[in-house]
Amino acid sequence: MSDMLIHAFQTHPMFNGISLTSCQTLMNCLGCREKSYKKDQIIPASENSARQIGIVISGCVHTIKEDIWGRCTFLTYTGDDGVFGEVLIGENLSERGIIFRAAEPTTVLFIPADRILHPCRNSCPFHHALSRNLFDMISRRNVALTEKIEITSKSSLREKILAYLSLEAQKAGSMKVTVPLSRSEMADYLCTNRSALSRELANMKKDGILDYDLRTFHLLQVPESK
Amino acid sequence: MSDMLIHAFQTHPMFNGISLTSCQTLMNCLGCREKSYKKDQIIPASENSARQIGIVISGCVHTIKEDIWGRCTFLTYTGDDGVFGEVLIGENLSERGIIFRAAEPTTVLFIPADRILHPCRNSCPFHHALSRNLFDMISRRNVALTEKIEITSKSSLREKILAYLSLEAQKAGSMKVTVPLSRSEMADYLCTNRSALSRELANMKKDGILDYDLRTFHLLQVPESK
DNA sequence: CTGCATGTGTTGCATACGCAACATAGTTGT
DNA sequence: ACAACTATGTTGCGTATGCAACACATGCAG
Repeated sequence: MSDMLIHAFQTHPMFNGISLTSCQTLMNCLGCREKSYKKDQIIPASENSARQIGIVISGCVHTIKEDIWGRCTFLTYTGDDGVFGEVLIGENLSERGIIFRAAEPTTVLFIPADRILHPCRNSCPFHHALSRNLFDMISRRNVALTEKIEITSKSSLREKILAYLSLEAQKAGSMKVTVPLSRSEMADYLCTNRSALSRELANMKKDGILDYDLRTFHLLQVPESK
Repeated sequence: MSDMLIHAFQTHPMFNGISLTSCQTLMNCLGCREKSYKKDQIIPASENSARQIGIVISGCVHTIKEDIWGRCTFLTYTGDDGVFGEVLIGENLSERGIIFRAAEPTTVLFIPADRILHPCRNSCPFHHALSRNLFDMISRRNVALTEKIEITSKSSLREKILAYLSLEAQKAGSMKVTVPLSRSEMADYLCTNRSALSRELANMKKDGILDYDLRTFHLLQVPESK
């Protein structure tokens, strides 16, 4: 077993609570396969026609959506310690135009989906941990998606900014937060553009709603209701 | 056991593949509780401090988000045959300002989350079905949320409309689709307003991109790239 | 029939915001 | 020290679109 794989076992959230000593057994029991891809190579949605969950051991996988006219849009990226394909398990939807592509040289560990959800007849102790971890990851993504929708569905840019900063402040438990995004990334996240974001932030500072410097924001007062 | 509950067992996706004869055993084994709420009553996120999954037996539950200034926004609704609270399983986030409220007289069946994920020591046969069903429901919601983000993050209204109709067409497997939303609902979904939507649809018809009558749309040609 | 409610289409106006272009500061490499 | 690059802020312009107001059709109740 490669060093990279061992490292993944120790750090990847999918293997949370599973001891390193079980990992060889686990690999065999689940029928995992490790596979490497070159940059820009397409990762087939389901190799061997069995549904797989892909665990990114190293590198980065982009999830891309192709519409009925063949036009592609970038959906998300999955760095190492990430998982892809997990929500598609219950769906007969490899035909829905979802494409996975290695954004850089990437190694993936595939686990057959049904082996995670079905307990095996040896009832290996890690089965339960695996399915629990899978639930956790999907749930977390679910929360993240809901947050993003909550934010971007505000009608004005100012409301979007406030929703975003309010959420970050709630997470931080403080009215003063340092956000993990650069201005351009924040603009992308809020579905606006960088200059408009800068402009509106300046307006809000002028209006006394908040103060900021680079990535650090300080929420000052309740904004008047929309 | 109430008639309503029996009906839920027979129709709710959470009990897919579980025979009606198991349901009394299931209720006991899982420690389910049935509870009713009046209109506008708040449903505590976790009764008894144990995390619960709420299954809407009848009525409707609204999920509401409260920001740090106490301003509330409507997130989603969960009608009967729905589930709420499931995204919170992996998170210690009852403190994140998510509120559940009965939108009308509502009956809810609570199932402790850990009893679904952990196999019980009797290893009742339905445990596996339950966790599989829960997984499916969460995944489906995840896909729905991703779709919504994919659509609403387009920069122009025309692109949003095309993304939405493209997705519906993909689902229907046809360039001709009848959408399940009224104009106002569609406008809400696309994060725009009804008149702007009507206007842009008229423009697109004029440009020969599509044809439509009320809820039926016909995609005619590849729109030029943005 | 009349009146009211609902769903949809149309249009004029004002403006928030996308976009492009430029300015400034910090960082890195040579 | 200089160039090159990146991150952020600023500003002017044009327009897409939010909003409000009105028109029209359908259906339902009395």
